[in-house]
Amino acid sequence: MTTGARTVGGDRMAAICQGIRRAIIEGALLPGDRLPEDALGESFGVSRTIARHALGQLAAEGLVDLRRNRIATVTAPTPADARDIFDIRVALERQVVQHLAGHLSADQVAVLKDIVQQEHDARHGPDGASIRLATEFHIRLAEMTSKPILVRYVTEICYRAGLSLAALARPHSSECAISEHLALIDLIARGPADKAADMMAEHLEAVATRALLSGDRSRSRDLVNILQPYAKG
Amino acid sequence: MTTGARTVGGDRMAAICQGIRRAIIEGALLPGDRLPEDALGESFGVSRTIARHALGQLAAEGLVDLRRNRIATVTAPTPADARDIFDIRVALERQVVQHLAGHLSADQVAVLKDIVQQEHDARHGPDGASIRLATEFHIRLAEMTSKPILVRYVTEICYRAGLSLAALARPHSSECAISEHLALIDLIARGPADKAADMMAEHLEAVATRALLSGDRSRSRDLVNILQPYAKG
DNA sequence: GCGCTATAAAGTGTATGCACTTTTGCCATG
DNA sequence: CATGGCAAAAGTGCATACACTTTATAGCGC
Repeated sequence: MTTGARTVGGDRMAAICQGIRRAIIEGALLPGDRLPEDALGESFGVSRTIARHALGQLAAEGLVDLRRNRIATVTAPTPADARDIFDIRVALERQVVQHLAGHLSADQVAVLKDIVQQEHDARHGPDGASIRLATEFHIRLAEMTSKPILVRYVTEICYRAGLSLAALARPHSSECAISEHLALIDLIARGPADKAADMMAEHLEAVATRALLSGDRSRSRDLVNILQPYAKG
Repeated sequence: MTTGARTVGGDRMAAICQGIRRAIIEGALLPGDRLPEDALGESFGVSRTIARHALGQLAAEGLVDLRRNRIATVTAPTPADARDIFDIRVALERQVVQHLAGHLSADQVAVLKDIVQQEHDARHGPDGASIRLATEFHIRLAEMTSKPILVRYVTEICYRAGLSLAALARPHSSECAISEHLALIDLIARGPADKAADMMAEHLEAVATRALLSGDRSRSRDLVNILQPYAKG
């Protein structure tokens, strides 16, 4: 009983997973950060057994790196990984939009617009909140298909994309996403399915490009490149 | 040291997962079959801890159903699940083909043709072997992209598709797949990427349709229907 | 003979303990 | 002062133990 994360009746392991997932996409946990089982268990008020199991799940989702006899770490996606993740994400979210186009209820539109409103309110706040809300927008959209398997894959790939952004993107790159989300809602609600799917693809490409194109913070991990300018003297 | 599954240096948990995955796509394990932790651990020569962890992984992959305080069971996909799984599979394997078209080496073509040859040899053997080999064909193809994240998702969705087939398909529905695989190799090696991707989509659609359209073995779990012919006397 | 309940058996949820591995930090040595 | 190696500390890998939950069984009343 160290922290307030007591979800007593519920599943403690799921709580750990969700906590870490959230910390990751908000950028509170960065690639390479260590996740020792003891520390994890202690901060969530459970034994190492549960923490270990949770790490296994997160590793299966690609958010955590697990190597034998080594401390678990937050996965460090390469730019190539990020590219592949966004390609897959485009393919999956095209399907979401295809299934949804023309079938959004007024309630659903309201739910989506509410999230965008939150994004708007948070646009000058901490960087992590923006990424989290943008992610939530896409996940809620997927949930509206009522296709649990599709939801599962979209959710997973969204978290991986969020990690890639937190890891590789330059800060404040998510500004225009808000208006794009609004336009998406409109086109999904009214427009033809193919047009809407195309717009989703363009939106995701734009996010990936804005964030990953030139910012490329990953070089800062590469000692050779970092020190190259200094090696001449 | 009860069985021969000793993979000593390696990861015992991965061995359990792989064993169960294979048993599932070969149809040795059917949807609803129970997987108690003790029995599992005993048959693989490990403690319940490891077996439990393995079940967690398989649940994350959607092959196993895990409910609190209940014995784990092999997932029973509904026809709707199967439909969604194949939709996702089409989207992912299109990407595989897109990336691969025109870039297959002679060695890679040989590897693929060898698998098809094995499929040919096994076409009158046990039903499970055919599904396993067909699955292997698609997974190897994905591996040739050298995109680990794409490989991971394709592999997972292929296993889920295999489970759906074993669960829902009528027997001996995989005959034509062999010639289609050969044609696929050819078109991926030489043809334009879009054409090849379309062919992959058609191939997968055909597999799904042949297997799932009318066979619908799920009714056979329905006692009323099973016993109807016998209820008249 | 049939259904209901009490009780035992089987199974899961979780913590803890111990062996083994990796990491860390310190000290001796060149 | 830098460097190599060794010992303690930290951490993982795994099995076992025990409490609690579900499921199966057998006995009892009707």
